[in-house]
Amino acid sequence: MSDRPDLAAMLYPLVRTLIALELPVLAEHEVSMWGYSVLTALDETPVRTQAALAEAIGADKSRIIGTLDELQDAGLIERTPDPADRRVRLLSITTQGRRIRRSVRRAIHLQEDRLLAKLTRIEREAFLRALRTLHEAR
Amino acid sequence: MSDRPDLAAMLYPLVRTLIALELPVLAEHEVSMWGYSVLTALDETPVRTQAALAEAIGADKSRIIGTLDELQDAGLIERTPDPADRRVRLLSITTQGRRIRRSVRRAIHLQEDRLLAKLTRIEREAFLRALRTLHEAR
DNA sequence: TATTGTTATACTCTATAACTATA
DNA sequence: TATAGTTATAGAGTATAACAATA
Repeated sequence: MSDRPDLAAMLYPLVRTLIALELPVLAEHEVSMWGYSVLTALDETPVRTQAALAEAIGADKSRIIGTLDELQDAGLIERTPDPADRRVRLLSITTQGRRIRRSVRRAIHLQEDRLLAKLTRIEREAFLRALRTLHEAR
Repeated sequence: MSDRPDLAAMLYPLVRTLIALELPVLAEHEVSMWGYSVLTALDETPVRTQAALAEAIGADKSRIIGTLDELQDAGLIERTPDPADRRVRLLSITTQGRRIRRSVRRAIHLQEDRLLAKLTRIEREAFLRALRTLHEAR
């Protein structure tokens, strides 16, 4: 693994660029970054406690409460007490939540594709494959 | 560019993992993240005003002042008024600063290599090449 | 007593705007 | 007046701990 710049030194600015591209998209849809993260997690695996959800998206359980309030007020998720254990709130994404999530996703991918266009098709596929491997291996 | 997870959703946790790996290394060498960033920038292109340096590492000029104070106190950089324009501070890395920077760099690369080991040699080279392209294209 | 969700508090980062010293 | 560096202030984001309801 010959001489190379630090990984983080290349990745960090890249992430900042991506976030800068995505914030306007999120603002248009009136969803926060954490809100989008929650919608994505719920769309992929529906029922969960809030603590498990927080864990899944790398946040503290206390940190996502405001986000959940907003999403619920906007009708994008449902949060109902579990009859079996009334301490627990069962979480699920609504039809509209799913619609919003997919719309944001499409728009974000369009932005990302502008960046990925710097690579050839072959390079791009190799990059994304490696990235997935690293992401899943964590 | 077929169906795939969001780029940021994969990159962001990866960066967090990297930072978590690197913080102990930095702490051992008694250098902050910004401090290391400054040393790296100065080691690669020596003379600069503080504002230009801040710009180069993606920080605000007011934000790096504490960092520069620390580095100077530790003897890792020099900060001397420019005789030609006494508003300006000429910045340079010291021999010891260069030594520390390289030592940190080696240790960080060792940590990073543990992550990159999840990839085959071919994948790793393709990944790093693509990453460089994206980093430089920004 | 332990756990889920919630609220409150303190702490760190960051951005902005004043301030000084030079030009 | 404008610029380089500095300091001060306020705001956002985050982590931690305390709290109420339920088990």
